[in-house]
Amino acid sequence: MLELTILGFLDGGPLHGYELKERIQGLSGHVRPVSDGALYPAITRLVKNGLVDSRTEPGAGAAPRRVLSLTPGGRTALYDRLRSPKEVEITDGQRWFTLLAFLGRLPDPADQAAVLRRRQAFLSAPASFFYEEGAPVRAEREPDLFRRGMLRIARATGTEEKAWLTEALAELDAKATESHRVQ
Amino acid sequence: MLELTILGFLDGGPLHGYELKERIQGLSGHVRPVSDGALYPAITRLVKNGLVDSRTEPGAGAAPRRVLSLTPGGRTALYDRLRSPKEVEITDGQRWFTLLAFLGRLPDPADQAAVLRRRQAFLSAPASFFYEEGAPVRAEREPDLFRRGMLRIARATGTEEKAWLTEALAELDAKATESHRVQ
DNA sequence: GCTAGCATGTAAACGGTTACATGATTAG
DNA sequence: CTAATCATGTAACCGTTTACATGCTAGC
Repeated sequence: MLELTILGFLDGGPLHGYELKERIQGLSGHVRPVSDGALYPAITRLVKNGLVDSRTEPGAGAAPRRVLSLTPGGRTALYDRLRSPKEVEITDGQRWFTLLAFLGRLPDPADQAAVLRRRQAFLSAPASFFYEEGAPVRAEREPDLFRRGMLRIARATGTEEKAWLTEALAELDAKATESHRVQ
Repeated sequence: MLELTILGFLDGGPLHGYELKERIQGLSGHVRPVSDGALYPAITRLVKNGLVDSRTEPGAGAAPRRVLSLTPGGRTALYDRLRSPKEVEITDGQRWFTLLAFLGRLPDPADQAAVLRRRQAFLSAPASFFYEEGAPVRAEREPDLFRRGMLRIARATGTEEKAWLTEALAELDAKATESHRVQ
């Protein structure tokens, strides 16, 4: 996921490591802090695999910077990952949001819509925390105050996301139809 | 977090590994699957550290079971972890929900309320994904369809959770006052 | 003189994923 | 006979966290 985040931000233009760190912190730092010990090795990996290009430039009143940019291969890898997320990237809230943050980079609205539909399918399946005899526990029947809270919050989130997905898909389908007409 | 989950479920009574796996799957398996390669080593660690007791019993038409139960030290460790969560367990949605699922095990409502208040403080700080010039980006100003969705969903979740926290804290405070009066 | 911000990295330890491995019972 | 369910484990690999390490500039 960190690698996807790096590729996603670099698709917007070259950045050096420190800038990247600030962007990532802006995206998810208040929830889960970014550590240098994860970021710099991830960058090194991407450079080694040819997905990212690194040039050294004098730093702005500090150590020299590594200016990073996406290679063509890096862009392909980013788009491939966005088009074909693993199942856990659809279901896990944290990873799904990472995907969502960069889904706008995909050039084809039909690809974007396909990913949203996978999420929609996941959300429409009746799921919950806590099962009794195979069926999801209803919030009203849950005796524990805190678990009742979990169910209530999850329900509100699910409702809002489903509503948004419907609207977003309508928008994307209109866009896809339009570009199809032009061709 | 897996270890907390194990301790939390075992506080409800003895279970064997396979039962534990089903419980954990019920709690979060639809979002993030549980793997044997994580579960069994975690159990072994807890047994080795004296937090969990293990007895072998003949299996129900299968391999022999390891029936697991909390030791007094395990119960103390569970309560300590629930009373004093790390900051990331307050801020990270996934970990926070794990905490919330077992917060009801704490005997003292005042302790429970203190944890909820930490979450409340975190949620009341103005936070968002995407910052521009240090300030959170408003959903209306975000040009990206998908990021607008993220902001919208996050806002709905935050609103619901804040409302629930207020109600839950009122309930807990009433309970705490009551028990104080009895003494 | 000190702190904050800029800028990058390494190394050990930890925990999780994935794959492999085994083997019994029960229902179709 | 075959698949599903019950039941437990190991080993290689991978990425993250945490801690350590360095060094410059600007502002108080």
